[in-house]
Amino acid sequence: MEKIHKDLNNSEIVFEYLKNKANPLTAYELLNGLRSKGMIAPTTIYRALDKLTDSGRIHKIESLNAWTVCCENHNKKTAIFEICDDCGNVTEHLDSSFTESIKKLSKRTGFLPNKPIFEIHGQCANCTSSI
Amino acid sequence: MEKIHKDLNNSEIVFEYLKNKANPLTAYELLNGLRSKGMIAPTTIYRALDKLTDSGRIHKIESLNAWTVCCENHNKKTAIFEICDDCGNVTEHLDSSFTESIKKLSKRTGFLPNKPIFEIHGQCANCTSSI
DNA sequence: AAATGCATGTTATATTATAACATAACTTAG
DNA sequence: CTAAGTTATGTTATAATATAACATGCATTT
Repeated sequence: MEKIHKDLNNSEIVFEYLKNKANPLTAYELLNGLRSKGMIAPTTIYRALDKLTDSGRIHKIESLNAWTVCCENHNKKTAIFEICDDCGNVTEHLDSSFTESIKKLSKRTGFLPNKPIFEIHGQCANCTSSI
Repeated sequence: MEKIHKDLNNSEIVFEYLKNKANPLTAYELLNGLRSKGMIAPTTIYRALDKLTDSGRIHKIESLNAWTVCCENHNKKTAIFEICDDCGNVTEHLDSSFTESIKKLSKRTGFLPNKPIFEIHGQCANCTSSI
């Protein structure tokens, strides 16, 4: 097996690549972008994505099947994503009022929340103003 | 082409099938369950799902790639799904406090919300009590 | 050096979803 | 009624997303 010299492990390679992109990327977009770094199989990408997700450094946007770097200041707040269906822009927001809403619902239903997925599709300020 | 007699169109067939299931089903689970009704291609299922989604009669649970019937009393409230990762149970809730949170965030960011996707993974009351 | 654990490589395949084009059925204007 | 337009359906193929299964490499520790 050929050993390819790497300064970074696969997770860091994926993270760095993702960090420099404005918008979330799919696993296969990452794969295409990272072939030159020796990443040639989906498995490699998905393993890196799993680790980064587990360590809270990236998020998967479920409704896009795409990944994006986390703003990394969560401090127990819930992450909400605003996804512009016109330009593709995705922004992460931390807002404790959602956290409160989850708590209230949880109290009412007896459900123990673990991982909220909050993704709002619509139009960003840029795209609404340019109508 | 063989004409199979149907009392219902494809959308209604899918809707009825889904309605009688406790939990969301994937498109291919629907396909397997509905072969006897003459639905033999993914396309058929996906077209029915699209129509039902468009008319607001079902929801897609993005984080499960599965579909479920809508409780149908939205009245401008946001639908939130609580998804038990232990038993697979999924419940829909309408809660205006989430709607308010969306409005507040929207005012702050200038984003025009259209379709919120709120899915909370965790443990249902049944599963937490049986630890 | 053997044993362990974890990261990576490799090949294959499973799962989810759509494209593209053909035919059928329904609707309605003339 | 019937032709034209529209919507629904059928059919085949393929694209896009994700995982399984097993082999190898490499660092750590004993």
